[in-house]
Amino acid sequence: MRGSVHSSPMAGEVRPLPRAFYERPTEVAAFELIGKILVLKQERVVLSGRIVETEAYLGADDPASHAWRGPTPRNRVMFGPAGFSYVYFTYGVHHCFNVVTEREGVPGAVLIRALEPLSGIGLMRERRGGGRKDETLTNGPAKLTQAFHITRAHSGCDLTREPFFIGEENSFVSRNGGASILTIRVSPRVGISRAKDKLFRYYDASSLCVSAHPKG
DNA sequence: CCGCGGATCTTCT
DNA sequence: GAAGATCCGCGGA
Repeated sequence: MRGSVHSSPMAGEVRPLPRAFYERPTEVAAFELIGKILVLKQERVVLSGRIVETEAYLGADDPASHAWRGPTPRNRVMFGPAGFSYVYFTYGVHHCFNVVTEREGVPGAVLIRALEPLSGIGLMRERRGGGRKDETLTNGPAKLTQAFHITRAHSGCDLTREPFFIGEENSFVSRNGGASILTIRVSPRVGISRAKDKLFRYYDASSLCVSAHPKG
């Protein structure tokens, strides 16, 4: 790892966020997830990355959301309790990973769009194809699922416990002497055809791992 | 740097 | 039957 990504704690120092963290308005959860750490422990390797970009997808009032027209076999987990994963397959090629929000019965999810790789980087590079820079391993919603091998088999997982969870750095471990500042910016969501005006995308303004901005 | 098209399959109309 | 919460490689400026 070079200076291109933050030095950071290993996954053993990361504790899962409680379910209450996700039982909030989806936009709030999306905002609050910036800077948290995604961890997936598999076959002797701990994959982890710092979340630097998210998008909120709501329910009946959000035509860009899978939950817009009500529950279907695919999206039903979005209507369930918060803190569970929702993974879907799209374009015949890609998987996208979300975290369910809101109380049970109210649909909502946060799309995890980009990470800064923290651990398991060698395995990520193998899976993404050699010769890539660290900052291009997980800087897109389908890139990070490829690096982590997240598929529909990972949909419906409880993300408040091992081995697949989102956590927070142990506060005893300080970054930059505890002086780091997080600036979160807001923008329209990427790659949608409806509700383009909603400012439901959140990202770390200083991260090199945010997915490519659309023109403008 | 920018724009374009192909890949490839699930889901819902 | 069409669109899709995407990515990559190619060709041109």
